[in-house]
Amino acid sequence: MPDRAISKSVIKRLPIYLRILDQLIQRKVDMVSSKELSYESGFTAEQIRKDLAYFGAFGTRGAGYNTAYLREKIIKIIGLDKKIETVVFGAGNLGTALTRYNSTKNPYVNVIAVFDRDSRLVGKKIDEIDIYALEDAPQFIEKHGIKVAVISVPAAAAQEVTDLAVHHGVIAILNFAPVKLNYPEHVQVHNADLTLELQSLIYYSSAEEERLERLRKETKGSKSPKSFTLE
Amino acid sequence: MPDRAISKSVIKRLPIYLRILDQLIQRKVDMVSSKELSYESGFTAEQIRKDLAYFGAFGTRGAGYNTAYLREKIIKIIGLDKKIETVVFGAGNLGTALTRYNSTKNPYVNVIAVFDRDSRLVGKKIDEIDIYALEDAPQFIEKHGIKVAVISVPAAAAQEVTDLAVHHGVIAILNFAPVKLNYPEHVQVHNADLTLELQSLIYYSSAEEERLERLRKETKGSKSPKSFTLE
DNA sequence: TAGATTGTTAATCGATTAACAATC
DNA sequence: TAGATTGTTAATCGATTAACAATC
Repeated sequence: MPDRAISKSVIKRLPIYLRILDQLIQRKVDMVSSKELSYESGFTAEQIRKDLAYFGAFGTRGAGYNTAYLREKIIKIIGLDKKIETVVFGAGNLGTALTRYNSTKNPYVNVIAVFDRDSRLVGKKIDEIDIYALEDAPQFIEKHGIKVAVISVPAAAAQEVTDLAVHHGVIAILNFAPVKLNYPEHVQVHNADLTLELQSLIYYSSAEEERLERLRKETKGSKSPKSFTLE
Repeated sequence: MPDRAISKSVIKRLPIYLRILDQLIQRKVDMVSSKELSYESGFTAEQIRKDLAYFGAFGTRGAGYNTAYLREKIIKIIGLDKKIETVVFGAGNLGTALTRYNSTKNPYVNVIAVFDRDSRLVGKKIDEIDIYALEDAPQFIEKHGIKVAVISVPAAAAQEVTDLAVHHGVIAILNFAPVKLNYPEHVQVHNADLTLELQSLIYYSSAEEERLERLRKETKGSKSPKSFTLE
C-alpha cells in the first residue's frame, strides 16, 4: 500500500483500467501487456506501468499482466472488493438514469434506495429500487451504514441534502447539482456538472471552427498550397 | 487572443467563473476581486488572475473586475457569444435529463433536437424539443449546421452514432456512453462516464474509512490522547 | 540464451504557487 | 498620497515521458 498520497490523475485512471480488464477477461484474454492496455485506453504504456507500480509489482517481465490477477488487485486498490451500497437523492430523470445505470451496468456499486421530496414519486420504484420520502433518509442511511451518496436534486436543495447525508454518516458524495457545496473536511465531494462539461467543450469546437475557417482562407489566398500539413 | 495553446485545466475553469459571474450580476454586484472569486470558486486568487491574464487584462488594479465586462469577455473566449445549437442522441432517462437541463438551466447552449432509434419515442417531445428518428439525423445536422452533439445512447450504439454525427459535420461530442470512441483528429470528444466517476470516488471513501478506523484504534491504544491533530 | 516487457530512476514538461512591481 | 488589487515574472511543485536495467 502507498506511503505517499497517490495523485488524483492516477486514481481517475484506475477504473478505466478495470473496465478494460473486465472486457479482456470476458473475451478470455489471459495476459495483457502495457502496450495493449495503452491501445485500449489511450494512455501511454509508460504511464500505465507507472500507475500500477505505485501500488505494487503486478506484472511479469517479458510476459505482461495476468488479466484476472490485475483485476483483483485494482478492485482491492479502489476499494470495490466489498460490495458498495449507495443511495441516490432525487428521482428526476438524472436520478433515474443514474439508478438504472448503476444497478444494471455497474457491477461494483449498488444503488439500494432513492429519496425524493415529491410525494407523488414516493412508493414507486425505479426498476427494483424503492423511492422513499426524504424524511426517511436519515434512518435508512444509518441503518445500512451508507457511506456514498449521489446527489441529483435541484440546485436549491443540494446543500440541504448534503448536510443531511453527511450528518448521518455519508463521507463521499457525487454531486450533479450545479452548486459549490459546503461540507466538512473528512467528506469527499466530486462534482459532475454536465452543463460545465458541455460549455468547456464549446471552447474547443469554436477553436476548431476558427482554425478550419482560417485554413480555408489561407488555402484560397496562398499561391502554392501544395505541401500543406494539417498538423 | 492566445498565441500558445491554453491548457485544458484553464479551459475547464472558465465556465465556473462564468457561472459565478452570472450569479453576482443577478445579485447586482458590479465589481469583484480575484479574492472574492476565489472564495466563490474554491480556486486560489493567484490562479484566477493567471487564468484570466492568458486572454488579456480585464481587471482594474486596486479595484478588481467589473462583473458584466468580465462576463462578456469569458463568453467570447469560450465561444458562447454565438448561440450554440446542439442535438442529443438517445432519448432515455439520461438523454431526457440532459435535454431538459440544457434547455431550461443552461442559457448558453440550446438543444434543438433529440434522436432515438426507438420508434415508440419518435414524434414525442421532451418539453418543447422534438424526438426524431435516428435516420433523420444526417439531414437535420447538415441543415442546421450542428457542430456539437451529446451522445447518451447505449454503449453498443455509441460508435455508430459518432460516425454518423461526425460524417455530417459534428466536430465536438460530449460522450456519456462507457466506451472509447474512435474519431478523426479534428473532432473533440469529452467523455463523461458517470460510472467511472462513482468508482474513483469509492477510492477516497475507502481511504477515508480506513483512516477513521486507524484513528479509532490509535486513539484507543495510546495512553495520552490529549493533543491529537486530525490532519 | 534471445526476445520481450516490466519496474524504476532520471529528465522533461506543464501547471500551480509565491512574490512583487505596476497602477488604479 | 495611501491602500488595494491586478498582471506578470520567478520559484516550486507535480505529473508525464524517456530511458534502461532487471528479469521472466
